[in-house]
Parts: sequence; C-alpha cells; structure tokens
Amino acid sequence: MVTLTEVAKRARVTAATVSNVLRNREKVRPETAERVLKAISELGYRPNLNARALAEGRSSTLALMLSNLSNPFYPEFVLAAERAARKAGHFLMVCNTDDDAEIGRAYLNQIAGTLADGVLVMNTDIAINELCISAMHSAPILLAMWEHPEAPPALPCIAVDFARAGALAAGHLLELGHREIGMLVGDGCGGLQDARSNGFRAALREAGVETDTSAELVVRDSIDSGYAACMRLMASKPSLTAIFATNDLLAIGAGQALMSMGRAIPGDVSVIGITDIQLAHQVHPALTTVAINTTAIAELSIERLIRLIQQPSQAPEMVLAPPPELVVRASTGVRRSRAR
Amino acid sequence: MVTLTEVAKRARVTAATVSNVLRNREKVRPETAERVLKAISELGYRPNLNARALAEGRSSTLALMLSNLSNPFYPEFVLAAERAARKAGHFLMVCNTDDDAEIGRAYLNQIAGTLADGVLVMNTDIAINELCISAMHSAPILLAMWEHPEAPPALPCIAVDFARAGALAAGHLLELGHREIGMLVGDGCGGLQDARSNGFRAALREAGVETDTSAELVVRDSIDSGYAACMRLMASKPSLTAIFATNDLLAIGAGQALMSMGRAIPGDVSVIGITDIQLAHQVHPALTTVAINTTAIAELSIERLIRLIQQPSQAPEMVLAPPPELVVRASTGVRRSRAR
DNA sequence: GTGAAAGCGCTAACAG
DNA sequence: CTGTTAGCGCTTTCAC
Repeated sequence: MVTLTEVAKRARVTAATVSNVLRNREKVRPETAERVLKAISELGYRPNLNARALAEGRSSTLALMLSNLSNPFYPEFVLAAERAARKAGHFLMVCNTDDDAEIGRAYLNQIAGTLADGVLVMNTDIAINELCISAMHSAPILLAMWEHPEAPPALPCIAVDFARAGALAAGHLLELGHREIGMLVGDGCGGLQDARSNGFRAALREAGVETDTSAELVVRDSIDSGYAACMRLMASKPSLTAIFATNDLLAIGAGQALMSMGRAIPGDVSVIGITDIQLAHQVHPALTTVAINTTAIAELSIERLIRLIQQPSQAPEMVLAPPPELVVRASTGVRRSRAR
Repeated sequence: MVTLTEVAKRARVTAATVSNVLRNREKVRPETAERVLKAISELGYRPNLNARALAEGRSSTLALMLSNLSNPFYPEFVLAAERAARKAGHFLMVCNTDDDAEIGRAYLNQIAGTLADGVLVMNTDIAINELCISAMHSAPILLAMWEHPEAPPALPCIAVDFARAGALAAGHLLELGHREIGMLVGDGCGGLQDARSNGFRAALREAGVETDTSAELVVRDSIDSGYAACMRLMASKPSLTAIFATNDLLAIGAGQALMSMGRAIPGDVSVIGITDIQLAHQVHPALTTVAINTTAIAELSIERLIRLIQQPSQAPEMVLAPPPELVVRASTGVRRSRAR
C-alpha cells in the first residue's frame, strides 16, 4: 500500500503538503502541487480512509438500518438513499437486522460513531428510548419514516402523513360509489400500520359510511399473506365491492386472489394500496395506490441526517415529508350495481 | 467518546491490558480482567473500529458492488450475503453503481483496501482487466456470479452454470410436448444473458427441434419489457405454445402479457424463467423456473472472499456454484393441440 | 501478567 | 507557501 509519506518523499515535500494538495489546493504553489499530483499518479496512491477517519474524527459513511430487505419497499428506499448519500460525498452502509432487535442493537453499538457518522433507522422493532440511549453517546440517529406526525418521537425524524394516505384512498373509493369495503392492515417488519387504517376509517366515518370491523384483517406484509387474507375476506363477505390495503404488497396479493376467484378487477371489485412501489405499476391490472414518494423521503432523510452530523441540535426535530398523493391506475373503478 | 485509555485509567491498568481483555483473555489475570470489564460497562465503552482497522491493517468490512438494486434479484442476494458476512464477523457495505461504470470505478478506488478488506463484484459493466488492476494494488476482488464456467476469467469467481439452467428449461418444455417456443433474452444491468439462451438452444437442437431465431427477442431486464416483448412476440408468432425467458422478471412480464391477451397459462401457453426470485412463487399462476439457489451462491461468495483475504492466492480460482434446479410450478403444462 | 513504547496513515495546528 | 510536531484510538512487540 502506497502511503502519503511515500508520495511526499517522491515529490520531495512533506506529508502535510501532500495532504494540503489533496484538499484545499489554495495554500500550495502550483508547481509543487503539480509535482505532488505527478507522484500520486505515478505511485497509484489512494488515501486510506480509515486513517483519515481516525484523524478527522469522522468517517463520511452513513448507516441505514432496516428490518428486512426482502420487502421490496426497502431496496427502493436504499437505492434512493445511496444515491443521495453518494452525491453528498458519503458512503452508505446497509444494515439489515433480519427482524431481530438483537442484531439491530449490535449494529448500533458497533457502527454508530465509529464506522458511521450517523444512522438512519427504519426499524420499529427497536424501542425508541433504546435508540435514544445509543444516540446519546455515539452519533446522530434519525428515524426515516415516522408514521405518526401528530405524536413527535423523542428522536429527530422524517414524518410521513400516512393517515392522510389512508384518507385519500377512502376518498377515492367513496367517490367511485363503494360503500362495502374490505380492509387489509399490514403488520409486518414495519409494525402495525394503524395510522393508515385509522385515517381510512376516519374518512369513511366522516362521509357517513359505517365501517364494518368484521371486514378488516390484520396480516403480515407480503403478497402471499395479502392473497390468503383476501381469500378469507371475500369468503366471509362476498358482497364487498372494494378492498383497501395499507400497503401495495397486500393489495397486489389481494388482486391476485380476486382474479383467481374469478372476480374481475375493477369490474367486480376495486383494489387500492398505499406506497406505490415499483411493482404497483408493473402488475396487471396496474394498481391504483397512494404514493408516498419514497425517493423524496430518502433524500430528505439523508439531507437531514447530514445536517444533524454537522450541527447536532438538542431538540429532536420532526420534519414532514411531502404529502402522499393518489395515483389512479387500472385496479379501481366505479362500483357497479351487483347483478349476478 | 470513551476511549481505551480512559477505561484503562479507571481499571488502574494500561491500555495494552484492556486491549488484551478485549481479545484473548488468556494472558490476563481473572481479577484484573473483571476490573477491566467493570470499567468498560460503567463507562459504556465501545471500541473505535476505525482506529482498530488502522492499527490492525484490516477493517472487517466487505463491499458488495452491484449495478442496480432495483432488480429484485439483487436485494435477495444482498440479504443472503449480509447474513453470511455478519455471521463471519464482517460488515457489508452495499455499493450500488446505478449502472454507471464511472461510479463503480470510484467506489473501487475509494473503498478497496481501506474501508473494505475485499470486494464482491456483480457488475459486468466494468471490464475485467480494469478490475484486475484494482485488485492488484488494493484488496481481493471476487466475481460473484460468473456466467461462463467454460471460460474462467482472470479474477477469482463463483461460476454458475447458466447454460445448464437454460438446458433444464428446454428439457422441461420439450417433455411437455412443446416445439414452438418463443424466447426472451435479458440484456439488463447484468449484461446479455447468452449463456442461458445458448444452453437452451443447444438442448433444443440436441433434441432435434429446430430453433426459430425469429421467435427470439433481446430485451432489458424488467417485468415491463418482458410484457411488451411478449406482446410483440405473440403478435408475430401466434402459434407459439411456450415462452422461455432467461430470467424470472421477463417471464413474469410475459405471463401478464399472455393473460391480458386472453391466453390461458398454462392452458394455451406455458411460461418458464430462470433464477427463482421471490416473486416467482408469489405471482399467479406461480412461475415454473430454474432455480439457481441465490442464497448458496451468496454464502459461497462471502466464504471465498474471506478466505481470499486471509490467504491471498496468486492463481485466480474459479469455484462452481451448486447446479441449477428445475422448479415446476403452475405456469407450465402439457402442450394442448391447438383448437380454436 | 502487566506496562512502556512505537506505530498504523492521516490531519491540523503552528512555526518559519 | 512549506516543514515540524502532535496527536486520532487502538494493537503489538518487547521488557520488566
């Protein structure tokens, strides 16, 4: 490995000068700089980022902690976060906790403040106060997707108005004439998605439509369980004309269930989800959903985290993500009077 | 930040002793060790991994470079690789190059040998000889999924027999009586998947079935393009009774296209892919495919990379991944005589 | 067993 | 502008 000192020797200067060339070229005479640059390329010198991190007291890498990469939402978030981090001159370390709080804890202890200057947390399986303790004696921690804007947590966070997302979904279905609506509530790696379901229910109530709790099912986040749950739901409540799922995975599963039961979408039953993952528009019929703008949230998260690293603030700030937006595609339609 | 020295002071020993306690407890008297441990927990000491990396000359983090996380295959691979790395006491840094060789180069230059002790490369957009150069003066590089076992590259690699995967797919379709088979060949972030298509064609020829090059389409890796390509294919060759796609994404897209054309699967047309990504069994009808055992490949990759770091070998070794296996699900069936 | 000392590769004052 | 001098926090000989 080629070191700074070797470069310095070859350029007949000292390490400090080489270091200066590498960062602010200001205080170095052009011809000296050139000599140094020449030595660098001749030797194929590459700075040791560990040494730099140690000396500078910061590593310029960020960590992103999430529960399980197998939910397609996360890769999408990671993709955007990685881009944002890279653009800001940081590396991104992905820490998958495998739905295991123990692993999350271990990661946090090892990484925060040493390998990573800050960490973005998407897990909800690790208690907030525990995270706070970590944050105390290490590095800034930011909650990347807080689902309850009305109740700011003790940590800085990006809040997403999921209640509104639920309400938008409800509004759309109501407008199409649906009154008997089944509901699939996700309870996967991200925790129970109750902000979404509450928002949905509230909107229904507000419109004077009574909500039928027997048409609600809480299920794990996955296409498979959405499929199974929808099967059960339609069996017990065949008169439903629409299905609202708190996330796209469930909605997609539900759609497949309906199709395999011979129910047309949206002819017989409409389906709507939340998030707008890639799959949502790749599936047929394309899924109507409420988009939360994953990219924007990821970028915002990275930006705030970096800011937090540069100037740690005492009061945990909550910043609101752009509001969710309804994306109408092919899986929802006007309720048809039932004639079978 | 609590340092080793502070712990040492509190335990009334010296840094060296604390360090000894932290690793091999052998040469330290039990009562001293206990005092040190007590100090560590009282102070909430957490080792600075940067400093350790610098002193030890290795960082115990591995890098995984891939072209684009938005292909669902990659998250699956990352998931498995992360687990394997973690179990082996390493961190995993995910480097998404966004299909940009420039970014890949930058990552390699910055990370290899400093932040990461070794790099797992899945990109094919970066020329091998370029990678070799990087490997020369930095850290071990391993190609995680080499598609041409018959032609070992100049770098250590895990080779997957994709030609065999193609042949298995062909065998399955032939057995079901299919003779007119359309082919979708992926050319996405992973490069043209010709080993797979060649294996498929060879198997067909061997069985005396003539391959119709006008029923082949080269397309980008995605559900969308699989969908579009299948539409075109069926329009120009309506007599096809089966579709072989070099990966599941294309196959899934093709399946959706067929269904939206009113063709039953597998009643009218059979569909088969390669890889066996999660989605393959979540889609309806569940996709018949040739599984490559992603998890095993990821684990093998990590294992070999770690070995390479511990004992660098001069001759780039190629190790063969477990052979692909046919997974029969619901998207393929016996060819029915056409009666329309 | 434990301590003292040197050094990993780099940065950051401060002199000159 | 450039060199000198100290570290950053940890590991690792080598004495004691």
